[in-house]
Amino acid sequence: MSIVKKILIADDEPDILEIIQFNLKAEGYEVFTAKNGDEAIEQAKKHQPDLIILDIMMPGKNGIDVCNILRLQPAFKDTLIVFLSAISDEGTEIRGLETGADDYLTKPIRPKILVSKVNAFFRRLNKEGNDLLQLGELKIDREKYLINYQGSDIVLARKEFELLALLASKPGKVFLRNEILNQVWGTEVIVGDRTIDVHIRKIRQKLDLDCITTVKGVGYKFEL
Amino acid sequence: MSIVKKILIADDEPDILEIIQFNLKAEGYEVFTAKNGDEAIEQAKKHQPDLIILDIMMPGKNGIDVCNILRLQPAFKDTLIVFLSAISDEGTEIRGLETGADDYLTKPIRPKILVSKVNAFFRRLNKEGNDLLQLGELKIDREKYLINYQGSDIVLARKEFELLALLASKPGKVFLRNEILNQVWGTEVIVGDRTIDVHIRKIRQKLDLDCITTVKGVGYKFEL
DNA sequence: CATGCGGTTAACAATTTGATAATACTTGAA
DNA sequence: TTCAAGTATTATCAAATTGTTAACCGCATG
Repeated sequence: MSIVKKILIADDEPDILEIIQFNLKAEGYEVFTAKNGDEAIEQAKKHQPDLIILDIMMPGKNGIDVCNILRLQPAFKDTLIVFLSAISDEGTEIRGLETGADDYLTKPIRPKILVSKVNAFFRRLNKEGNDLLQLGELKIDREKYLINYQGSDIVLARKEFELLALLASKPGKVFLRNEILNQVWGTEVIVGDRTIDVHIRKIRQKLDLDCITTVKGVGYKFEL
Repeated sequence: MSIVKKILIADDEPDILEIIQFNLKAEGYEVFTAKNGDEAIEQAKKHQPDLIILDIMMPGKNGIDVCNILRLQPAFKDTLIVFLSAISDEGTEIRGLETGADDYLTKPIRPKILVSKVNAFFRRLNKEGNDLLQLGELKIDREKYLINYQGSDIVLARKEFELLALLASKPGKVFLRNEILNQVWGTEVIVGDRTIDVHIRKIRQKLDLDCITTVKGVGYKFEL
């Protein structure tokens, strides 16, 4: 996921589109819009947004249809999808959530609440670990291949960086040596037993921070 | 996280408590209730719920206070917290979300929608893929290879961990020595008679908790 | 072509774990 | 009570696993 979160809004009412777009852009999000279901799918594929806000009532494919279609594709398996509708009909609302949407917002839209909810969504999502990882005083920027600890940059070699980024992507989780090999070295390459250890050691040395724990017989884990 | 999800509801109106409780129990959730903020905190600590629904307007500590207090504790860092209120005041709603709550529900409550939302929460939470066993004050996190009892972590060696995890996976069930050998050591390996005992002993020692019962001539079982 | 860097490996040290043996304890049946 | 079967405890040692260091190779760069 990029640092600037991308949001796609689909609604057939230009006013609504306008209002939401304005408010979300003001918060620093990158916003795309769609006037109907087909356009929504097209835009979603094009931009791979992090959050999709779908009006339920739209000409052609409605929001639920769009959600169903997108959820079938692996690329959108974990994308946040939120419905938006004036309908206060319980049945529809429930059908929406069961479809695999993550939440439901009702019109009339109160912009500040919407923005707060969106922020709350990303706060939760961020815990999962993305491109810019920030863990206490340690920042890991996957895009720039940069580690920053307590304000000063630390240079890691590629493998070292990838290894650290992997471990840090799920703090606390123990990565098995096999997992690490697959993720960092790939399945093709075969390397010796001590390779991982040596890289771990170099990371520990360069970071001068006790953040990688060995779980003997299992693997390694990252913890602040 | 236990298999049966635990939900704590805090509201000062008995009717609301009753309605929500009834609907959630019907869905198979384990539900606890609290009539005010202090009780909510107490219940939360006692039961370690997976989701906490907090009414904002309560006598004494209000919902936001409770949320703030709980979020300070590591044990509730990742617990889902949802606010509930009749207030349609935007300011309050936003303050709630910034506090670290995960969502906001407004009264009047429509039970079916509430249930759907709760289901959606857990669906999302499950994607995060924690294989985490929670039994009272004892947490067994397979992913982190970590045992946590009463808030403090306990480090077990691999075999010890696997043995405990096996026993705890079915509390109350008596595992025959053969079953244990097959599950933890595998069918290939052959080890002596006393090996299991020694590991059991180490677990008992490290946990300092009387949770593994010996069933003479049969095997061992785990119980809270 | 020398130099430096990243990545890997080998060799050995250090550490942890797991299995076993020896011994003591517990419990129930005779 | 006494004995036998089963379990608990402890110390010990071998095996498994990881840590450390230095050396090697290939490649890009000046």
